[in-house]
Amino acid sequence: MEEDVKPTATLETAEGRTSRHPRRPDLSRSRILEAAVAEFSTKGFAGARVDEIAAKAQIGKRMLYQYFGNKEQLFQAVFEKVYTDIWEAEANLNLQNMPPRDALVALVTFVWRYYMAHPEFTKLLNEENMLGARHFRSSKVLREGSDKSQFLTEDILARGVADGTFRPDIDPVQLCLTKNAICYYYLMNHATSSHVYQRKLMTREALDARLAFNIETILAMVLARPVDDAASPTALPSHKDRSQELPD
Amino acid sequence: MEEDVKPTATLETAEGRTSRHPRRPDLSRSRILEAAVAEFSTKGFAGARVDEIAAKAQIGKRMLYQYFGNKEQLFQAVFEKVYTDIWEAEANLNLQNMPPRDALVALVTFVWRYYMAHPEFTKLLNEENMLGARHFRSSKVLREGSDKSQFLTEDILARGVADGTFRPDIDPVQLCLTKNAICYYYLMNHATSSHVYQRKLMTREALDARLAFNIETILAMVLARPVDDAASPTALPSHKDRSQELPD
DNA sequence: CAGCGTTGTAACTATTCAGTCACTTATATC
DNA sequence: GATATAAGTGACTGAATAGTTACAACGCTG
Repeated sequence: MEEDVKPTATLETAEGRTSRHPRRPDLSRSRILEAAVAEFSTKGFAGARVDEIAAKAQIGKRMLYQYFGNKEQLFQAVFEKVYTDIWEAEANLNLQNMPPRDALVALVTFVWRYYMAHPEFTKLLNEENMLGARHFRSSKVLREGSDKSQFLTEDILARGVADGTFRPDIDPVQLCLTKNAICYYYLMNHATSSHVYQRKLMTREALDARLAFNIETILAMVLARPVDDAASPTALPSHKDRSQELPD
Repeated sequence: MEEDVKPTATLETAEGRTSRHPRRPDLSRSRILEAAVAEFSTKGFAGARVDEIAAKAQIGKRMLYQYFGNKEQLFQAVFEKVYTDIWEAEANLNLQNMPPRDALVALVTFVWRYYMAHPEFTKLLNEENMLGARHFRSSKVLREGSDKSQFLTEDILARGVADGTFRPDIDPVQLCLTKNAICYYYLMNHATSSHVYQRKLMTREALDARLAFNIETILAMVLARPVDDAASPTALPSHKDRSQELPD
């Protein structure tokens, strides 16, 4: 990336014809994408600047439009990339061979570490939701490919129920959402939370403690317990109809 | 807010000199704030348009700048408002007189319902974190006033431990974060989640089911259990140093 | 009612930004 | 090597948009 590629080349060509424009279509494309991931994830869709992306990618804006059409489609490509990336990583986990409890712990640990290592994923997921998931909806790749974690979780739960480790009445989707939630919220909102709770939340120790707490939380929810009606839904307080409908 | 305040008043005054400008500084100010909450929460800081806010507030842009200085300070005022609002609501809960378990359930229920009824709060909290909490930091009101939920939770936990209902080793801050997380994530990210899990997440039934699940999750974590080492941290798989430091 | 600070309006400015154009250069194929 | 096509560039454009200015009207205080 740092060879002396002269911008418009041959201006000062001492020798005859300089190889002014080393054509690297694929490289250019991936550089644009990489720059766009950084820009969109730090500044959001509206805050992101196309010129910034082009500059970071060290290409002309023109090529960006050639490859991706416009800002909207570029965002879609970016979102597709980060989502398929995490799906791929997830697919390589191989939890089928582990005992259900270990598998569940490994899954939570994976999500935690992935979100930590890839803040751009959570930021972009967030942004996409602010935009009403319109890119998700219009993306063939995302609509057809699908998150395996629901099925991974289903499988783990089923095995755990079969061998008596887990409660039989856990909804895998709810569990997935909770698992993601407790990792995501902490990492996304640590800036305000660290002020509110007046505690450093991003030190090594704090991060380790959070992972441990998250694992405990998930396990506490699914582990079979001696007849304990403690958490039965019937114990809910009146939740009357204050809920308002939001479009789904 | 909804009395018949004529926007620019007496426009249709049949008689000579119209009383063009009914002065209502306080009303104007609150109308601007209200409009700004809506605009910032739906479009984010970068996506929000000052002219839109002025239009929604039925006011000239001039007054907006007079009252709030600039877009940045307006956002700060907005964020201060929604945050102090939820603190106030929280303070009125009166959980001190309830048995610890009921109090905890009531607290989770409150957060869930508040987030449901005030999507602008979660959206703005989110935006503020994307902006690195810079408005939080520079806000005297927010730095001095503080979230009671940590102390509420501390009190509830202490009482529960005392009467044997709860485990003695729960960190109230972690519990608060988890409580907020499981409510927040579901409501913020339902747009993509409903596609990923191919399930309607915002129907009355789904919302009720989620609240029930969230209550169960929190209770499962804190309720005292017969000697069960199930969730002990020692059971963690090696979590080696793959974690990378992020600034706090 | 005179004077004055505050509340308001409308038009304006300077900038920023997504997207385009005219044109050049490299590379693949014949 | 000729030719076509793809890769690339810098300057440009038109539309938004944050923030300002000149000016008018209100209504309070003396």
